[in-house]
Amino acid sequence: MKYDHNAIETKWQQYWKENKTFKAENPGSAGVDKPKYYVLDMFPYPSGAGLHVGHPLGYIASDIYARYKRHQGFNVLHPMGYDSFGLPAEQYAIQTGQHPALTTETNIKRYREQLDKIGFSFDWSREVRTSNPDYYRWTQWIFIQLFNSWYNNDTGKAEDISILVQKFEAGGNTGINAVCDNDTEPFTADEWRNFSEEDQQKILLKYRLTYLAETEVNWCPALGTVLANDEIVNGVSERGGHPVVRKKMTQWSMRITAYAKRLLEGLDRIDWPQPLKDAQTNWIGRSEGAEVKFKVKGTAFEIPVFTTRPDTIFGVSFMTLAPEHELVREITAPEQKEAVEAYIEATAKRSERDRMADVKTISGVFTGAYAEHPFTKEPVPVWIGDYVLAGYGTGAVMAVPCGDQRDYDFAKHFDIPIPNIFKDVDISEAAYSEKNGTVIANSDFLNGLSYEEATKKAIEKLESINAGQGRINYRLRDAVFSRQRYWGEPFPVYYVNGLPQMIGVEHLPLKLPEVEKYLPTETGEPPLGNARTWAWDTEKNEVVSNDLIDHKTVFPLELNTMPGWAGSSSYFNRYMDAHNQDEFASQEALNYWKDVDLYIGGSEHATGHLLYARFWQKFLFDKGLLPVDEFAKKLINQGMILGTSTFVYRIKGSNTLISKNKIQGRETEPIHADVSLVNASDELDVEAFKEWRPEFRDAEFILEDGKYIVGREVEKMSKSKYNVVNPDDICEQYGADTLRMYEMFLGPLEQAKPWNTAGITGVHGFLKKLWKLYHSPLEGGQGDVFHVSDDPASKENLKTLHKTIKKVVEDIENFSFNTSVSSFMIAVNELTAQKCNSREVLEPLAIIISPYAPHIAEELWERLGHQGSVAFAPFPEFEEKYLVESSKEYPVSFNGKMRFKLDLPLDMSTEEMEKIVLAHEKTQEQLQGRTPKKIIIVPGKIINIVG
RNA sequence: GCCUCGGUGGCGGAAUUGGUAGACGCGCUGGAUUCAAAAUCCAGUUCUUUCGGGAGUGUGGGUUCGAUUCCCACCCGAGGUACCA
Repeated sequence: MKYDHNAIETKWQQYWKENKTFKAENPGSAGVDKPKYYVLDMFPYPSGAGLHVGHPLGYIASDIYARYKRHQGFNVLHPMGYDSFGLPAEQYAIQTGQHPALTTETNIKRYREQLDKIGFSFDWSREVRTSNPDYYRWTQWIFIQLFNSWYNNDTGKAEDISILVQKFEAGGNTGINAVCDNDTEPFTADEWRNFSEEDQQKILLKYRLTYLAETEVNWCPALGTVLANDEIVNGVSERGGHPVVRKKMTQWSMRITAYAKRLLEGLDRIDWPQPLKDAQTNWIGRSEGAEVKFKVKGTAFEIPVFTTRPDTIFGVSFMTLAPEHELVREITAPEQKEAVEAYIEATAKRSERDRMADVKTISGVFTGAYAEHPFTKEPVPVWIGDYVLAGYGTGAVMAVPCGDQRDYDFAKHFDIPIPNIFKDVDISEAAYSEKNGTVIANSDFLNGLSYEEATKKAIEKLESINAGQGRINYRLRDAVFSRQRYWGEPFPVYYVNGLPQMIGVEHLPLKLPEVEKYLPTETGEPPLGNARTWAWDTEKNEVVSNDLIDHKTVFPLELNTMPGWAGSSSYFNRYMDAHNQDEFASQEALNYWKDVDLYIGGSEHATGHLLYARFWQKFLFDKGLLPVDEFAKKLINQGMILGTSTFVYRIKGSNTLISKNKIQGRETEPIHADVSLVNASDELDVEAFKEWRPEFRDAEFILEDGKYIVGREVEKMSKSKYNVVNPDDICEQYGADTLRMYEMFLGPLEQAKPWNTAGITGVHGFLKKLWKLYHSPLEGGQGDVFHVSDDPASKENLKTLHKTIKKVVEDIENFSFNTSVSSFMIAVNELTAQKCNSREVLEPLAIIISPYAPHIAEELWERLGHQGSVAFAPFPEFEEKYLVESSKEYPVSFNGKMRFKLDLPLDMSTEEMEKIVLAHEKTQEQLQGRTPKKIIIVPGKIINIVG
């Protein structure tokens, strides 16, 4: 038979399913004596639009790697699941009333069908769905673990909250080096014991790793929800364009800041892309410097500031506070009160948009108050200005105009003196912020010192007079963990007197309640406020009707749900033991699989999922629940596949469409045309186009050479641009093996590259040629018959095979899949030319190609007479001996330019080579009588003649 | 502005530690087969040329016998981030 991709692919997909070929075994089962290898993809959100050809790119790459590792004898864990909580399903529910669970179920089904057609070697028996109660039970469980933990800076890890209570009982909180809220007051052991239960709980909340706090959030009244910064574009909501205001709300937060240092330090131990590590490093934003306390003259107040340049402390000529700073109202002089209040009000009114657009305007107001310089005791005027952010550092800066451009601009604008404390530096035009080579001057005890020396000495002095200390500051903020949404994990939390209580872990999962409306309630409560059965009975330990709430044994449940990243922060661990009903995962399974060896996914998750997941991993590691504190050893970001959009051009003000090369200066409007209406030579199928866009049925077409030529542009693949290509169609027409190889063939995995269906015929043709290597044509020309000989392979055959093995192994290990597809093509071209049909070559060839094109490889493997799947056949070993050559065709260069080639034995001496080369007629021709100055001969590489 | 990645034919892209630039594929041109088409096969395809050759990897310098590769300066594109003290 001819290469019938549809029949072959259906057959083997069915075979893999029935035989559970890719089921990974856990410890205790047969086959677990093999070394483990864990290959993971970032699991998808199942959107209603289904997959386009860009989505599976990373999955194909990881699948090739997973299959390769199986051939190498590893027990490979390669699971897949769905990040199935999320906004689109909820949005759809609001519009249609359809329960998000139903929409999600439908979408997942569609995803699964599409994924199955591509022939992935996923172990579907371990599938997880974040919206499934069996799964989110463990998300809730981790939340409870966080609630019951605090971070001990002395031991450098999270510990159980009961240890903290013991410490409070023994000696209050003053001797404890814990990560806690900034406003935590000191207390003694006696005081602790005398606090009411309620007060004790309030204090503990200041230490717990997940805690309730008043947070300033981006509140969107129209959507009834809080938005993340990236959901706001130009000051309005990305979706719908509704106004957004700053609002204080009580929200759950995650104390990720406790892990700032370790999240930074851990980056050195993992093989992740540098840009991704840089993004996390910047996000965490560590700065080293000092906290300096400035006394406010005539008051008892102190203003702490954070500075990275304590060496420039003698250059301070004013201070600036954020307008929102809590001391502003306290210290403002009566005569400045009006101006200050007006400024605060103006700042609060200014939208983020204004502030972003208007970075050049310098504004601020003098408070009338003076602080005291810690060393000189000179008065330092205190200003407020909106270039200082309340949320960073202490919300106040010591302004050193000679060393910081913003301070400089501010000082110039308001005529504040700019003392120069740098030796031999001109600051008449701009501030001087260079650290290297700087010598401090006009600075008392710091005179003559370098940046490093002065910084060290300034901190020492500040500490000695109790006016400050060295400090490390992070930009990273604690993560808000509450969302005013329906389609997310419910918090396992109920409230007694307004204080949160955890539901016992044995009663999990706390299932999402049914609601009639998915919108916020009329009183502005989150959607769960619509649920009528959403109260916790502490005696029956179950969810009961709200009517039964008596605040004695039945209490209201939390109305917020968890954010999108909750379910994805530890899913990779759950895969290790996905159906465990008693534990998150057994210690045995966790110790066997340990961590992800290869993780493939998009770079857009750099500071979201990938940072939070590392945080949870470290936390669970601290608690002794996981064996390693970094979950993924190696990570690769696959590049986006872009769409190639096609355009037709309408002459302005007419209904005439003009072919691209006839435009010539005419004013036209480009209109997107569907990519499927255009062939590989950019010719439009005019009739099909008219059919597709009836408004152009009567349009006139100006053709060139009888054809309409479209314009092309590379854009993101999207429905609205009519450039979406569906993998199902490709699988139907060319087959999954062709799709897999073509996606890899497009270019390097990490790079963005445009999709162009036209090019796929090359890869499809290659698979047909591969098939023909194993078959002979039938007499009469119809079809072909399997034909492989047992004759020994020729030297040439073996050379082709082994050079291909060598290249493909190198390529897979370097994740350079595009170049191995080329190597396969070269191999098949060569073997075809050699008329090779020897089993000795064709059998190993089927194995090395099987990670890329598994269906055809299985079929050929079976035809070669094997029982069972090719998936576990040992990968052929490369043998150097087949590649040894006795001569080399040397390129002969003149001054570095290759002019001709010369075949010489590899064992020839350089002297002899030189003689032959110089005697060569072409050499004489090139030299034209000149005498060469120098002859460079690199044996086995090149000959270069200089002169 | 800062950080990161990239710039090679008409197109996607190859090129070990510096050593034959343009592999492989698409497209294009010509040919074979065919009544014709599809499919398949063969040859050619960086530019330029007086057909000897000459030029050529974003631009300009540098190191080197030799640079797509290393160094310096700059230009352009993509992504991230931003009054961060």
